[in-house]
Amino acid sequence: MAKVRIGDVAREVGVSLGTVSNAINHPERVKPETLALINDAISRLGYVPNQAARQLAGTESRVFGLALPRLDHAFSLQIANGAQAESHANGYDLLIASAGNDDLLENHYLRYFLGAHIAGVLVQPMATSSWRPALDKPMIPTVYLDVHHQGLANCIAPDNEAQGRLILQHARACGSERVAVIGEARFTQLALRVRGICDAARESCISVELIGRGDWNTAEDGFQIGRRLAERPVGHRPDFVVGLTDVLAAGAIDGIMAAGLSVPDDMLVAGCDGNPLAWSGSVPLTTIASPGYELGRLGVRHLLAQIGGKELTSSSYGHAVPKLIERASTCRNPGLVSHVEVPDLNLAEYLGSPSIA
Amino acid sequence: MAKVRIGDVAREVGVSLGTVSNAINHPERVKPETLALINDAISRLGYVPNQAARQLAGTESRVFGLALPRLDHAFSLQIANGAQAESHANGYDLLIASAGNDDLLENHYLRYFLGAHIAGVLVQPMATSSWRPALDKPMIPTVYLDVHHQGLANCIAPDNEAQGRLILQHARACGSERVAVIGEARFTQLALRVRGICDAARESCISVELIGRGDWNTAEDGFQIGRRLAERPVGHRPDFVVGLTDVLAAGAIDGIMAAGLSVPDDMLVAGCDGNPLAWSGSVPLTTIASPGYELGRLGVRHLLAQIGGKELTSSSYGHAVPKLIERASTCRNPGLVSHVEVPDLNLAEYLGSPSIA
DNA sequence: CTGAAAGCGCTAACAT
DNA sequence: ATGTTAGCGCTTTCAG
Repeated sequence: MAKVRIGDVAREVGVSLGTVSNAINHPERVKPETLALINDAISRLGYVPNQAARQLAGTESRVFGLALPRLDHAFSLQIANGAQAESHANGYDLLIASAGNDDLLENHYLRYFLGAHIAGVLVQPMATSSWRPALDKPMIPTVYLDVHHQGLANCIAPDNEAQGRLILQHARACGSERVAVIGEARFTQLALRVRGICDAARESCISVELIGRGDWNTAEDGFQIGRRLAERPVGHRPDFVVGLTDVLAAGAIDGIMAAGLSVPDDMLVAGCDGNPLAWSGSVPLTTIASPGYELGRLGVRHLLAQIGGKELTSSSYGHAVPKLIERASTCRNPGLVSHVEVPDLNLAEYLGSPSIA
Repeated sequence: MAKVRIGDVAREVGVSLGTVSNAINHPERVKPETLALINDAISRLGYVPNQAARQLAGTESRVFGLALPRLDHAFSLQIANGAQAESHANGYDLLIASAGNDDLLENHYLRYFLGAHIAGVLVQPMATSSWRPALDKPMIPTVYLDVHHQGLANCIAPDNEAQGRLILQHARACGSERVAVIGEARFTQLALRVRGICDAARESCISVELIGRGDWNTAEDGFQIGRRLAERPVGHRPDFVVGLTDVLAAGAIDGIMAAGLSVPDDMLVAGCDGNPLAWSGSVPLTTIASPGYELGRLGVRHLLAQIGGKELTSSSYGHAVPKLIERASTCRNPGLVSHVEVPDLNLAEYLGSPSIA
């Protein structure tokens, strides 16, 4: 079946090609009854406008691109959902590309978006120690998400230091005195969490010990560290373990249990990046939820502002702050732990409404 | 900064426009040193080919589109990751659109993909009772995911009946005798799970009771049902509750606990759609993981086959079968429950390798 | 191996 | 209100 073009529709109705184009793009310029005829023919023939052609011809597109490192972390999903919602609310579409943790691929998609006549790009870059903008001089509106960068105005990120501070304050509230922080803080995000933890620890006179292992902060790394910690003699053992990621924390719980100790009875464990996809262990994990949904929305708002020529002040992140999710891994009274709703990974809802009254 | 076009590159190097085009699309046709000059100029000028133009000019695109109902279910993420991996392995890109649970939006994206000169489309349609293909005669290769449909060859779905059977077999292995299945089985997927459960129950002489509530199978629905069940006198109470979704099951656990009973001591509870994003409750949930990652890969293989003119036999889904994930909500000996890895939401890895040796 | 020229399907001027 | 036409930037013949 040959593709139906705008000319076919025109011929079918008996009007000219330009009129059909108008019917599609400026319906008010076309006499209602002609319009009806045209719309009828369009659906009868199954005509679908060729996007490439209409873009080439000059229509500015109403599509944003979002490049994500990978679809296996709730934070990225929150970003995607938030960006989708805000885009849609402003009449834009959102196309998402997942780089499958491959930085070459990330670059590939970025270039694709660039060439695809897209209205703007959101990027959550791969976590690396030395991140730089892909394009020194972006040719289209671009916003980098989850990137901490002093100079650049188009980088927005959640408050990782606050995440660290919160988790340590929780440790203190639990009566802990010796905290072990596990994971390699190779990336800025993690280093900031460590800083937040250390700052808060200093204020509370809690001792902090940093333990890294491996290059990738896997559950296996967490497991090994957890086991080693659990095998220490009682006096030398931390009473609270913070995983720099939930994956590490989940691994640590297993390691501790493999060594014969119990969580939370012998040691408390918490993560700090609010990733339900890592909550597959046998003990529900306490963690800090970061406001990814709001970050995605904000990113789109930045894009919109750049398009409109305005420069959004970075401060408009508003009240979207990380929040503690207290669960059994740091709670010796499980009855108190209530269910956490994750309806659409919108942090506001998922922590705001217990939904179970 | 004006956009750099292919002509600018040509002028810079001192060759003709066509040569630059060849350098990009058929490098072997261009003298190596000219090629080097051209590539140099391209990066110096920051030239990015205009995708719309190249598509218009006839290059068939190497991009697949994936339309997902929403990014809040692990199944959809698995599909996306699998589809991305398989696409990339075959030299294709994958663009993902999330419909935000809005069927108008789903249609909108589908039409966009159709017009975007895309090589093929994967769709996981919104769950509805009466689903029909969006296009009676798809104009581009199209595969529907998670759709059970007799006639259509381009619909592939996981074995929902098997999921039901597996969970009931597990109930039996736990020594349960009275099973309550909770949730409204409005959609084919859920109805098939119910059928699998009932079939298996008949064989094992286990009694099954179906309890629906509400339109959306929310955690709140699960909660209310769970509480009512827990409030029944002991003899009339089921000993095993199956949520048709993990969300329902998680809600049910809270409801049961709100009524003062314990999971798993007083009642066992399981979900059956393997959704880590619903595992936010206070008791780790037993469930059935469906092979979404493999489904995504298979979908892309179908697309590839349609493009190549072959018709893939529907049977090639192979060994990708649902698997039981046994966790604390059906296990009275929590020490035995081992950690479940979800490295990249690839079911094969995530259930195959305990990773924690 | 390189250059010139004809569209791809559509939109937006402009003309009627 | 509707018809006509000139490109949008690129790829691909087809000549040199």
